[in-house]
Amino acid sequence: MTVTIYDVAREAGVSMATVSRVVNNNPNVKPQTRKKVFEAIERLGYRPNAVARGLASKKTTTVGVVIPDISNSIFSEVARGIEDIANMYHYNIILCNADKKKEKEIRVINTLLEKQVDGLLFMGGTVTDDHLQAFKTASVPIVLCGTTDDKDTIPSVDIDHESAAYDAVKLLIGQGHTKIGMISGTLQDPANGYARYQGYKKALEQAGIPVTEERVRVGNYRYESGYEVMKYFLELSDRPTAIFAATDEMAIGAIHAAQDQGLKVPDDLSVISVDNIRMASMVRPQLTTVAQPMYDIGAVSMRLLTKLMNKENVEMSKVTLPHEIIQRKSVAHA
Amino acid sequence: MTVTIYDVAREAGVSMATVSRVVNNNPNVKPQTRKKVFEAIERLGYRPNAVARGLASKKTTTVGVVIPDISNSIFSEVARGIEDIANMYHYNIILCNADKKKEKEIRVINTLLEKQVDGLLFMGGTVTDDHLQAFKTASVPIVLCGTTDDKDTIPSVDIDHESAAYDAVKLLIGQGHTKIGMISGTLQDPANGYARYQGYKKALEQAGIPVTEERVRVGNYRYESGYEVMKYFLELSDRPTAIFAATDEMAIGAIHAAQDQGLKVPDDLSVISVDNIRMASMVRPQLTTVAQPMYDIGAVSMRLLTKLMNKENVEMSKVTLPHEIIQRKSVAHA
DNA sequence: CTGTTAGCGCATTCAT
DNA sequence: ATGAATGCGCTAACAG
Repeated sequence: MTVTIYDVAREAGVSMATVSRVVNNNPNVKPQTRKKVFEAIERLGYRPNAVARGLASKKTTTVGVVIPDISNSIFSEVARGIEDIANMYHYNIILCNADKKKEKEIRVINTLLEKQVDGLLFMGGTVTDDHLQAFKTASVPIVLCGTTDDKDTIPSVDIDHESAAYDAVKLLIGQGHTKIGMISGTLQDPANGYARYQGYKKALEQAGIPVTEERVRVGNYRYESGYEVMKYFLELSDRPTAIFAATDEMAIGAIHAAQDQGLKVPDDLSVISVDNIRMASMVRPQLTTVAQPMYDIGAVSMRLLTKLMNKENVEMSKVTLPHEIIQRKSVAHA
Repeated sequence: MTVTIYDVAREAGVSMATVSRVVNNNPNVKPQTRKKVFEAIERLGYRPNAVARGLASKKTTTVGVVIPDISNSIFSEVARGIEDIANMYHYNIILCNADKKKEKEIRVINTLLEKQVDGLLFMGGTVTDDHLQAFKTASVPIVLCGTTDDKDTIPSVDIDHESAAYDAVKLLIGQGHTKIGMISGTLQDPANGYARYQGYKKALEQAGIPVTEERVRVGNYRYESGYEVMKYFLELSDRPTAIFAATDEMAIGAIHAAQDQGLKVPDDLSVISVDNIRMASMVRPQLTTVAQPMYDIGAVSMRLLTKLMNKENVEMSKVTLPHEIIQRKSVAHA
């Protein structure tokens, strides 16, 4: 039925070892023999069985990546970076969606490990002790992608979320705003949530502006929640003149909520956020935001993983990529 | 180093066959023995090796999916549907990006087959003879997802693109528009390109409206090209009062081009398209569009694939999912 | 219900 | 430069 290395060997009149050699590009094969083998392969339509090869060599040339939400444009941008580099180093990707559920994250980590991936890329939210526990049982390298663990025990690549948020709010303050509302992510999320809130807080405190409870509201990162939270802000007696949103999506939601109430952005309300998803430049007014190098986060983390898998020793196992303010049209003077 | 089924067998005082049975949930094991084995597994931290299992059983419980562009929101929506159902049937996904390059598509199909996937989902643009050729060498089922081959020889799930386009243009005509421009995709692309153009043409012809060359322009599906093409339309002496765009992204680009020239949408210009990506309801005015059930396309095709892999016989191997007009705010009377 | 025995298709020593 | 032999970790008859 299926044609194996044995069949090829017989067809070419050589041993299976020789066939294995030519398939694996081993130089110790006479060119003529190599030719014979290739012809036999062609004739028989032989296709190497990567599973058998994986069992024998203990390498699968595939890496697992766990992704919190494949339909979120941030992650799919990052995934592109991962894919490109993986492809460059001839790795394939087993992509597992984890629905942002911790339990499912742990589960897929384990099935990925069962599949004998050569390495693991983890793009999750929080890295808990349970995660660390699961990682510890792995005999292959792991790198965190767009997140970090508190203790910095696992290699990772990410931006400095607090600093990014700080820069965003700082820009608002520089424009004379003092009544600055924040649409935050959940504070349980260390990266996009808590860290970005910390950056907001730090910028205000440093400018001597009090951080008040009524000016901070938690959303769920999505457009709709940005819209809802903005409606709340609009009803405040002393409403903010500027908004810092933890994500672009929420910022866009906020802009539309304001516009739907007849406000002009940025004239009546300034809005800034963090991410720079593609949509940020596809809305009117175009969104001013702090760009996160999503493609690079994916690419760099995959590159780091290839080094680790290759047992090269890496100097920096925790890399922080730079962010950058993209000034567009959603921020104006107070 | 690695603990195998053998070690567990020894530790539990049973044979490896028994261990295999409990791991595979074979009912023919005395509860007590089962318990002993589980304890041994726990104690040793045994983790089954899916590669070895794959070699022995000739099943890998993974399916390959080739995707033209992972960063395109349409495909990532579809991927979500695929993932959900795959997960439900305990399959993992090897996701391969093909950069919309035919050559690379063929290449990844082959490596996926080498990896012994149990089935293949192909989300590509055109299905050429070379594709068919590659598919033919596969001994596992394949289904096309969001595309079709001309000869209907491969199982597929998709919408009727021509009909969707027809309905969109029909709506414009129903609103009294006669000067209707089209921002098309490349006519080489049978689904999103040619078929949608055919629908446009058919609707116009049926209404007795001539199809003119200057009212049809080709874009590349993206926002920017919609923007550019719209600028062209705006400069026409007898400019269209309505636009049918082959994709939402191009439609949004068109809307912004019009707005940037001071036109009001939909008062001065109506715009409709096909897709219904998330962004369609996140722009102002919200986009009227023909919804393509992206999640379902993914889910149904994966479900179909599971049936095929399971050798159930399926009645309809070519399924056409319904589309639906979503009336929002970008279309008005002529 | 449990154990024995063969492979699955290939990489990899070790000889030659 | 090539071949013979061994085993990777597991499933799947088959036997008992």
